[in-house]
This record gives sequence, C-alpha cells and structure tokens, in this order.
Amino acid sequence: MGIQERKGREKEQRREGILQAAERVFFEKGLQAATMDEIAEVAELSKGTLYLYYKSKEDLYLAVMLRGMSILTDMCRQTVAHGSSPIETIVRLLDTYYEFFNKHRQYFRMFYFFNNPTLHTQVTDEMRAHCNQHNQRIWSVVIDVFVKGIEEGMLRSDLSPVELGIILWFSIHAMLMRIDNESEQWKENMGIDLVDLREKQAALLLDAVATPEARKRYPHLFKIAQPTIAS
Amino acid sequence: MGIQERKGREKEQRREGILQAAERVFFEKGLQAATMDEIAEVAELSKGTLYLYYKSKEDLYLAVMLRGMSILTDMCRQTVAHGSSPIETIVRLLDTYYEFFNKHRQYFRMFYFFNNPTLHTQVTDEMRAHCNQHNQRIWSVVIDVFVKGIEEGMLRSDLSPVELGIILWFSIHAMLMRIDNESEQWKENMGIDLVDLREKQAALLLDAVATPEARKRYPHLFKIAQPTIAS
DNA sequence: CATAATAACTGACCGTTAGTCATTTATTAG
DNA sequence: CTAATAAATGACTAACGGTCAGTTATTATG
Repeated sequence: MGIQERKGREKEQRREGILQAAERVFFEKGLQAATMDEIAEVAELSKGTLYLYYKSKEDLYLAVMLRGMSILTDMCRQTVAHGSSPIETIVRLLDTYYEFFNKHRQYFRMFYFFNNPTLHTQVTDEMRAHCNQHNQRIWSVVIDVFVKGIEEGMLRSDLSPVELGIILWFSIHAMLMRIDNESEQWKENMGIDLVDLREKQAALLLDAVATPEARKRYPHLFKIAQPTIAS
Repeated sequence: MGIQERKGREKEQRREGILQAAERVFFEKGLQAATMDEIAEVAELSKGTLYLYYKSKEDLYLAVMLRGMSILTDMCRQTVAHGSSPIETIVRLLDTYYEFFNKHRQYFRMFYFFNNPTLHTQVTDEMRAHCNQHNQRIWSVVIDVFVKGIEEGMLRSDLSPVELGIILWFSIHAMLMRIDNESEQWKENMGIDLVDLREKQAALLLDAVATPEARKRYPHLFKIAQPTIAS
C-alpha cells in the first residue's frame, strides 16, 4: 500500500508550504514583528497546525534560515568547483560571500540570529543540531581550499588551514554586517564608504595570508601595494 | 530657592536608581527575558514610573549599554594616555578591548543589540542620537592613534587612518563575539581554541598594517613570522 | 495653618501574541 | 457502514509592554 508514502509526501508538502509562508512573512517583518497568526493566514492554515510541524516560532525561523545556508553552501561549492588555483578560489570565495550578501540579503540577515544567544530561548536541540550540521558543511567547503593553498605553498603555514579560514571569513562577515547596518552612519560621520572598504579589507587580508610565491605567481590578484616593498 | 536644583538632583537619583535596577535585571536575563515588571520591583517603584524616566524598555536597555560604552572609552583613553608609540598603543588597544570583553562581558553582550536592527522598533531618536555620539567618541580615541601611526611612518599609508582603524576594530570585535558565543563548538567540532586564535589574528593584522620601519623599530611587538621572509 | 496648584507616582487595565488543547473534521481500515 | 486513526482547528491562557485616570506627596499662596 502506497498510502504511507503518499501521506509522507503530503506531510512534506505541508512542511514546505508552511516554510514558504514563513519565509514571506519573516522576510517582510523580521523575527520579532512577524506573528504566527500572520504566517498561518498566509499558509492558509490555522495557527495550531503550524505547531504540528514546527515546535516554535524560532524553530520555524531557523528552518527558513537553513535554506539560506544551503544556498550559500551551493554558491561556495560552485565557486570552488570552477576555481583553478586555491589562491584564486579564496579570492573568489570572498566575492561569493559578497554576492550572496547582495542577492540574498534577507537570508544573510537571518544569520544575525546567532549573534544573540540571549534570544535563543525556544530553539529545540534538534534544530540546533541541524544548524550545526549545515554550518560544518559550509566550513568544510571553505577549509578544503585553505588546505590545498597551504599544500601548494601559496598560503602561510604558521597557521592551520582552519585558523586561516576563520580569520578571513569572520572578518569578511563582520564587514558585510556593518555594511548592512551602518553604511549611512559611516558615510555621514566619517565620509567612509564601507563597500569600498570591503574590497580593500579583502585585499589586505589576502596579502596577509599569502606567501611571496603566491604574489609572484598570481600578481593580478594582489591589488594592494605590499608595505614591505615601500621603504 | 534651591528647590529646583534639589528636585533636579532627586530626579537624577531616580533615573540612576532605575538604571541600576535595570542593569541587574538585564545582566541576569538579557533584553528579551527581562521584564519591566521585574525591573520595577527591583527598583522599588511601579512600572508606570519607569516610563516617566525612560520611554521604552529598549531605551532603558540602551541607557545601560551606554554605561558600558563609557567604560570602554575610558579604558581606551587610559591605554592611549599611557602608551609610548602609536604602534605599541595599537597593540595595547587590541588587548584593551579583550580586557574589556573579559571584565565586562555583560556590557560587551549589550553591544550585540546593534547587530540586529530589526529589533530596534522602540528606540527613540533621542536615544539613537546618544548612542551615535558615544560611538563617535570612542572611535575618535582609536583613530587618533592611527593618524599618528601613519604620520610617523609606522603604518601603511595607502589606507586612511579611519580605514585602518575600522578594519582592525571590526575584525577584533567579530572574533570576541565568536569567542563569546561559539567557543565550545569550535573546540568540539574543529579542535580550535578561539582565544588562542584571537592573539594570532591580532598579530597577523598588526603585521598587515605596519610598515617595515615599524617592524625594525619595535621587533618585540611582531610575534608572527613575516611570510615575506620565508621564501 | 489652610488651601490651591503642581509634580510625582501608582497599578489596574488594554492590546497583542506565542503557545496549548479539547473538539471537530477528514481519512483509512475492517 | 462503522470504528479507529490522523489531521486540523480556533477559542483560550498566560505573559508582557505600554497607558492613563486617579491617588499621594510636595510646594506655593493668602
């Protein structure tokens, strides 16, 4: 009897429908201002039903966010697949994150959720585990490139691949967050364009982690003057 | 008649009392879980009275946060005042932020508030202006040092002092945030100690912004091997 | 001192919303 | 056709931020 399977599919469709409704509302209003009642209305279901599929508003929010992480992961995988050398791939990965930031701003903003664990009161352990899993997935993509970069002598080897990846990724992410939130202030108060600065930051960081061999081999990737040459 | 002045003082004391009560509760519970009723109880006032002094829960939260910013600003001023050279002062400033992070973790966490503007629904323009003001204050302290560093030829001059300051400060802040929130995960999943990594990051960044002159003059401040020498 | 005027404070109340659960409706099995 | 099971509902609860009519305390006035 295929009834079991059909039921399973239908349940999956419900979950998916709820997810889409939630995405629309969360994108428009954000976590705080979105209400379960509105999501239920958009999903054309009663609120009670939402709770049959997701344990809490926050779980539902994270379920949407996981889609964003999947998109980012796919984009990074693409970049890695099409990249030629590790050093070039790293440059492209930084741009990929920026591209994701621009194309999927709403998803990017959902990542902020993790910045404030005080708010994580209603996240189930199960969902937390899911997030962890997705997170590891994307990091493994990124770190692989750094491993190869070190192997080929293109990246400094006094730091581990993971360490290098963390330093670059954290820094870029931080800048994107500020671009999202504080661009206007920096422009007005200091005359600084954070979007321009992001590029400079990327160049500076690349320069800081690359070896002289890398600079020799891929001079076009190094846009910033080496201060060591200056004097 | 000094009645006006006395009244003014008393009002100020009320504000201060409310602030202290709010601090206790916010530190213990965080923005979300803290309730105005509990703050009122701790302050030994009715909830209505709180709203005579602060326009919203979020305004009150930010008022507490501003104390944290003042502490950080003072610590940075101290560091700058006692520092000898700009390059050394920069190293010390990075440590100062880390010291603040350790000694005043609860204040540091309040800074997260700005990471998620979706939540800023109840902040008054007045309070926002206050925050802006305090923010500029601390940045001016930091940036001054970078100005001097460039003037003395100790910092690369292809980026402006503000740009250099932003890149370093953002990166360090991002790392501290992760240390606060994700230390365990990184330890478990990847065997990475983010506290150790913070030092390496600081060293790497310092190295990226300093000139060869600086390295020559203050060799003890540069703990990371220059990859340029490697080959 | 008595009384009016003003300022400070109170807490019951309101609107909103996340989450629950007894009940109803739809589906499947016998 | 009926019982059993699964799915969906929406009225209800509890909690909380914010309000405001009314009370209390303080100051000014005659």
